[in-house]
Amino acid sequence: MYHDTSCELENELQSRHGLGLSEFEVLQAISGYCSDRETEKILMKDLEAEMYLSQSALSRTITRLERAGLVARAACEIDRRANFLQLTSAGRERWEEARPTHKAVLRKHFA
Amino acid sequence: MYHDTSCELENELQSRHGLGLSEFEVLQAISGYCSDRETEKILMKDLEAEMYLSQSALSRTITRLERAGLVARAACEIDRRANFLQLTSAGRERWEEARPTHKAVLRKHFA
DNA sequence: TGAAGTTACATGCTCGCGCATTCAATGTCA
DNA sequence: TGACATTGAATGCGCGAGCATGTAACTTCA
Repeated sequence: MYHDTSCELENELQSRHGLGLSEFEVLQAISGYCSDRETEKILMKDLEAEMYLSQSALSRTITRLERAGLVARAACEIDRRANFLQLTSAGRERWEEARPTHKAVLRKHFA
Repeated sequence: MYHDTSCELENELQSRHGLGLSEFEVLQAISGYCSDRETEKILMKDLEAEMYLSQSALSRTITRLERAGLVARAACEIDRRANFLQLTSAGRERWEEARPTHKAVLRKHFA
């Protein structure tokens, strides 16, 4: 059942919005984290803990999203090893476009 | 939740029995198919339909299992394109060893 | 303060997966 | 029977995932 679901999520998100599933999930996680205050968030330390993705996979997913202009890395001045992440406006927009697709597929498979 | 489960299945099966999850699933599927009569079964046509694995992935998984001596390919005389598959005795043994691990992980994650 | 440990990431490497293609064996139909 | 379509399976290719490692930037403690 999971295979069906995640496969269709992957396909629908990719064909309709140009996003892989884990890319969508990263957008969603960042968005959820930043929803109250318009701040950024430290990458691995927090996002990795929140997601089912290895540190390396996450790093590369962020690179892809950054290249696509959906997420921005920003240096952290307190700890210069760390990266702050935030959605760009395009990123938030793309995520909001894709949400209904994501939800619809889930709803369909759990009905 | 699925990520936790499948990840632990993968790790446990691999470390304790030297099997990947989809390898285990292939053994299980063949075994289930052959349980009543001691016959073989046609590869892609039937096994692929039964599993969540692409034809190419299945083909390569079988190759790995064959190399490990757990599954045997046998020519089909009626249709010489097709391959019959069957568990070797080592294959059946390995599967039966691994079953409790598989079941235990599932049970744990659904409790 | 400086040597040793730890942390936040990035990167090299390998692996399994799916897609598209290939190839031989079968089926179909005039 | 021969040309064309279809089917069963293998394989080339690229991608995303995890593991291990590399590398700066902290932290700790004598």
